[in-house]
Amino acid sequence: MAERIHITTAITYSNGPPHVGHAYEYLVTDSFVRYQRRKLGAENVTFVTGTDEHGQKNRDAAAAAGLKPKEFSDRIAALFREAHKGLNISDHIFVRTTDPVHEALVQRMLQRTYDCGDIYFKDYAGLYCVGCERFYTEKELLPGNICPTHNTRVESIKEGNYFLKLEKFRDEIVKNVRREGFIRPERYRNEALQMLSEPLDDLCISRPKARLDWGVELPFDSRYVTYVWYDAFWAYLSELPDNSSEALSEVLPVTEHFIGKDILKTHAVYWPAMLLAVGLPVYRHLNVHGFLNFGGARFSKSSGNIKDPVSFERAYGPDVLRYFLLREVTYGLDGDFSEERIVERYNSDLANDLGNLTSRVLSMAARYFQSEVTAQAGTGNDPLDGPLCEAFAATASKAGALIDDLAFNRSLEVIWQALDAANKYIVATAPFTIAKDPAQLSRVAQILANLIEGLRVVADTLAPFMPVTSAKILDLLNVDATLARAQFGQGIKPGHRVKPATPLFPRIEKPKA
RNA sequence: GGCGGCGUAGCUCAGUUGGUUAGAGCGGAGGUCUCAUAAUCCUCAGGUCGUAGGUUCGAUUCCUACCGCCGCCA
Repeated sequence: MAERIHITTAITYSNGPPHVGHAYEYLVTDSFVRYQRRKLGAENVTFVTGTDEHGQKNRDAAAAAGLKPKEFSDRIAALFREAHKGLNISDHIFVRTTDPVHEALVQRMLQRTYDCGDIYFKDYAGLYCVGCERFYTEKELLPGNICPTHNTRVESIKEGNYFLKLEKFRDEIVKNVRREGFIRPERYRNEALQMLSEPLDDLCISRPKARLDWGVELPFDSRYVTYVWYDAFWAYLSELPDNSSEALSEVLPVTEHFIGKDILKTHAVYWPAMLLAVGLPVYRHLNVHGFLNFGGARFSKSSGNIKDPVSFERAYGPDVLRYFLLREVTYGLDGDFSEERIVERYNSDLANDLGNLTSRVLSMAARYFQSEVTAQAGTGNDPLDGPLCEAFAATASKAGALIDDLAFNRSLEVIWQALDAANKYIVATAPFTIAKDPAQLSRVAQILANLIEGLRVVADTLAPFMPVTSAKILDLLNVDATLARAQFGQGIKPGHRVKPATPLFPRIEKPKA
């Protein structure tokens, strides 16, 4: 049976348009998805992303916009769909928590948990912050019962609510968190374990409709809707082609969640508890990324440094933002984002290394051989040929293993080492010099065959990171999808014709405003 | 306040299960080639590896304290 994998981004709880921070998560995850599709076959990979549309904040944002909640979330969802398209996010299931299929699964799981006796009712009196949608204890608040996050006065509320038992699942949750590689990178595992070293308060999973009616109704008490978090987690699974419990039992052990570090606790503690409560297995990996800063400062609306990520695609061309974020940011750590750095990366890596290498190789092929490949790659006996061919031959597997380990930046580094080797090889073999001697043309042919075949392998390996660029280079090489995937030396054969060079990444002279 | 992480060349970061001259990329300086997008290629950074102690034959790498930044929790 073929190995399969299920991959998700966090679903977005957003009352505004997507920004670069969202884009980072989408682009990282999508590159991982694209890699897995190539490795396992597209039919063995499912990819879910979407929007989290219930809850008080969404309802309030809708009210502020003068819209009904559903109309408002339709608009937000459309914005995100548009952003996915603009960012070239590959095929995915776009979940909305207001979709009937999703709501049905949430209700099924609530009912099952209730039937198992893991949800109970109790009266609760406490201080509630509307913005946070949660209760606070007095010592958590600032003097005067002010919410530390929103700087507003919390409300004193007394109401009955439903709770999910958590302590019952503690041992099982801890066992999971301890599991090697469950949380990646490892730094976040320690944080999660620390969270688990303290008593777990049972999770309140309901909101009375009297206070908030924008949510999924509890199947066992129509006076309540479920809390947004309980609702949202199931979005990872609800719109899969088959969301039966049997199917979910198969999917969860191969499920990879990609999230930001801010929602570590909910995913490391609550979500596993929810799954265990309904007798489902815990998912396989929690992949946690850091935040993007802007010139050293946090992205924030007030500082006005929020950028529309799609505008970068338009300004710099496809794949550039994606390349930059994956190459420059170490997965799991915070990264710094600035246009100055993008331009630096663009010029040095994309224009000078990748783009220029493609140009010079194709130009020589055109000039000396009318773009025909006339030798078999990998068969040269010059001492310079061996190392180059070995470098190209090893690139794909090395780069791939690093993607499996979420080391996207190092994976790209490996690919660029191959480009580097190619540029050095050209200088060392100097085909442009020996081409002046007709007697040495066959050697020139050999050199170019090696380079063209190497370029093919690099372009193919680059596909998850730079899908558009990869396709462009493969097109210049006149290679179809099947030929593109061949191992080094098995691809382009003598007699093959490539196309004339066109600049892939024209240099940018000045940073754009 | 508790716990954890980080602090390495101008910038972004690797790295060291303790051991000869601490690495890469970018930026900057000089040089080279001419196939190429004034690109490539070669050479050049003398950085107290946050500070102060300790362990050790020997610490950037282990321990302690402290300083700074950050995260989580309270």
